[in-house]
Amino acid sequence: MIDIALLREQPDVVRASQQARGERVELVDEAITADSARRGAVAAFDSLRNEQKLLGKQIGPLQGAVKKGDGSKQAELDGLMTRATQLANDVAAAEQRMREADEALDALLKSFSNVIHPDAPVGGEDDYVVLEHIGTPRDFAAEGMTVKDHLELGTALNAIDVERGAKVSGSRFYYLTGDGALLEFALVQLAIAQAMKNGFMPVIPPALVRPAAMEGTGFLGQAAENVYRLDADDLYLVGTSEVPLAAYHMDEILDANTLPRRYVGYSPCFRREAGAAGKDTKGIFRVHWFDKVEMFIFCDPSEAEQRHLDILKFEKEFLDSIEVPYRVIDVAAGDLGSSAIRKYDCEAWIPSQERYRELTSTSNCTTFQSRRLRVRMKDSDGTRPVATLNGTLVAITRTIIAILENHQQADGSVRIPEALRPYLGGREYLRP
RNA sequence: GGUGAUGUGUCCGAGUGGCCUAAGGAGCACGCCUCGAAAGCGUGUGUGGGUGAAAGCUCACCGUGGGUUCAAAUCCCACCGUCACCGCCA
Repeated sequence: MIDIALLREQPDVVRASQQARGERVELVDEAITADSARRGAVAAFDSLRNEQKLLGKQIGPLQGAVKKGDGSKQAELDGLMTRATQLANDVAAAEQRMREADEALDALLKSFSNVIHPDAPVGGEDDYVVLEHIGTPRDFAAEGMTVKDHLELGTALNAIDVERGAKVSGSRFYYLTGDGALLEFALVQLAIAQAMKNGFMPVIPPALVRPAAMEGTGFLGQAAENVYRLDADDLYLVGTSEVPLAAYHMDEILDANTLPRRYVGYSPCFRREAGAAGKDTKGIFRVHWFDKVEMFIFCDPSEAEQRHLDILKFEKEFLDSIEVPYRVIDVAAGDLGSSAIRKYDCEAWIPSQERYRELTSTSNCTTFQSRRLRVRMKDSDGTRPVATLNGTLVAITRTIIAILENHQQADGSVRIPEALRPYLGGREYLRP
């Protein structure tokens, strides 16, 4: 949810943001009109309600006097009661109008995406800016090798089984077996160890959440079609642990001295992948379920940009430690999620596809989520919403793809990056 | 799944129709006292909204949502959460 004060005071900033995202600019004026209508309705209700309360205070004692047998007050009481009955109707009507105005404004405010960062690249999905390249893709031809894709490698290693995944659960499901399963444990342990070193508290959050948590994080808007919902229980399967981590402090007021709060969550992620039919159908690149280690920070809004860069740094450190070539991109305004004002993706080189693909993503959501979830901070200046930031540390399936493909050897084995070896019994290679 | 209890402010806790503008206590902050501290005394201490230059005035909020009433923390209904016991169970 955006800040109503920004809308009143700097509507042009919001208009520009809507424009950059390719969303409706007229929404700004509609919201300003609704805001003004709401304020009028509130003032009308307040004044009537005040009158009603004052009248009620006269009726009490008067009725007491009449009950004790003072008949002389009866006429006065009847007069007040007549007025009170009329007033009760007026109050109810005014309250109804106030509620409608409130809901109208709320619906408008919730339809705004966050106001983009002025430095975010303009344009759509293809208009990202490449910030840097790290590492160099291997020249397999020069090594005299034919590149195998992750599915071929993983199947040969008995690490990935998509056939049985499809048999048991359908398309876009898989089993990780043997070294594949061990690889997940190794990646998670490495990720958690690095995160703890960087001040994050490990959290294993619930992967099923109530509507308030899903809505509060902004996933029931443009991303709603990708969310699994359990109708019988009115619960949602989370698409990322960002959801339960953000909602962890829902309806709380945090002491400013305890900020920033850094959490690193490990949870399954469920995605319907609606609208992705036919895309990335091979292997485990795009699946309905995978596990992920996610960083999440609550902080003072004034330092959100710095914390965002911190998260990007931690993501790069992890990618460095698994020794795959990657690039960092600054995602364009039109391709940002509704909660984010700016987003950086780290994309690893995937040899079988001969291109860079997203492995991690970090977003600065400023106060957008915290307004909806009512997560606030308190210091000597008062109480106000905190900023929230999130970023992937390791999305298991895509990371396994990057490792298998980039570290494959001519004999079908896969070299294990040094940082992972302590978690894989000290081995240097995964062998068929 | 069954039965029962319970939900009030930062916390404990009183309140079963009208000065509730939520008692009392604890905690916290500030002040007095003190060489300093403790004790004691005094003052203050929630969230959100409207209005206002400000001081202030005002509305809402007692788990959530409805209802009854001139008037609801209080009465009625539904739902949610928590706790206990029983049953089942990884």
